[in-house]
Amino acid sequence: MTGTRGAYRKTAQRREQILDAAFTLFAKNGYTASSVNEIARMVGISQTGVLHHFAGGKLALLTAVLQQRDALAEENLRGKTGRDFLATLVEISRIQATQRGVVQLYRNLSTEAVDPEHPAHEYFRDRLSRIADAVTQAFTEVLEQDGLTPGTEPREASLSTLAMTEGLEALWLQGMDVDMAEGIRLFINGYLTRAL
Amino acid sequence: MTGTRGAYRKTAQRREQILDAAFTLFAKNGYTASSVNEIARMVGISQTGVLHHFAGGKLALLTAVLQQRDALAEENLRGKTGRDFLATLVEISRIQATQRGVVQLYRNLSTEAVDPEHPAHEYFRDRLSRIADAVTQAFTEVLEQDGLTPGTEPREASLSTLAMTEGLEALWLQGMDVDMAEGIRLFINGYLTRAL
DNA sequence: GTCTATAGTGGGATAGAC
DNA sequence: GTCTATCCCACTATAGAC
Repeated sequence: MTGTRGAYRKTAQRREQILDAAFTLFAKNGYTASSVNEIARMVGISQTGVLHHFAGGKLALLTAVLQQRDALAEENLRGKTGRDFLATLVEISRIQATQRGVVQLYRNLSTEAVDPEHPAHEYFRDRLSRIADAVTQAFTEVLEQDGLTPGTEPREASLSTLAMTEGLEALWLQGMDVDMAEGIRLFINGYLTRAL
Repeated sequence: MTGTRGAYRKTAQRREQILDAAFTLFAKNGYTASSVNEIARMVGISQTGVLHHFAGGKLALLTAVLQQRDALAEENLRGKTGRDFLATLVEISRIQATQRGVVQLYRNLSTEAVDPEHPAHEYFRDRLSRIADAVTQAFTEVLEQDGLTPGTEPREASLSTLAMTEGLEALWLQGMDVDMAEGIRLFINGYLTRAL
């Protein structure tokens, strides 16, 4: 419907432009400190022009940005199991090292969203739970193939891996000289009988 | 000078009240999203009343809060070396599990401060560098006493430990069921020939 | 589809009275 | 030491013209 022809073409383009600008700004300053006005200026239209495309106001922009980005990120993991899933985590991290904005976006927003009254609070709570469950399942699958070092408990391994991932991202964002993907790979290898 | 008697007594008390309120609010909402007005309301005075005590404006409040808190935190580590230093890291983490606000304050502010234009950008950069160096030195001291497992490199161990610390804090803040202190203790133990 | 104009709120900061 | 009054600015959102 919103294809490359007809009356909706311009709308679709504008929406994309706006989402890109919103993403950039949210990544830089977080949600609260970003203004619709500045997004509008980046796109080259007025503030009301932006709101025209996102009826729900600023909040609609936030959820649209999050949904768009998560759809991309989770796509890589769909269908993967066990070792493949874990290897993909490392791969995602390798890609993210080239996309500072994405990492910063999620750190900024997930930090704000710790506040139970933040509009994206539930979103990030659920997101983290889902990821933790998925990683736990991956470790469980490896366990069933006798691929885990003795004594490794899937849930613990999952939470530790996520902690290491978040932590390496934090250090990296703050300018420390760390290799996120390598760090995660080595950390996961500590749980595996056969290295990734 | 600003003791318990005389004309400055009230000032000293007010400054403390204001700092407490600022800490609470910064911890909850970060720096940018917090307002002097709200701090003032928490203390029970007007916005101008607050600014009277902190001539540098809102920014003076931020640096005062940070300095006050870091003085407390680094005091515990002063004089400690090697294993003692590492054990104290675990202890600090154990204490922090009872002080959600402190953890949230640093996560909120350090996240904002990733932006090079943030007033506290250099502060957090330097802080992290200092901590990383101190932990590296602690691991080096343990190494010299043959206390590290073969192949452990102090700098890598330091950065990984910090990453795990930050990561566990992040998961904990976001409501996951993790034991920060235990997690860090076990992680450090992986580097030591004799467990903490 | 985009604009101007405007309403309504809240921000930080200053001047000056008490 | 604290206040009121005030300034100027920025924000989100709506109404209505083109």
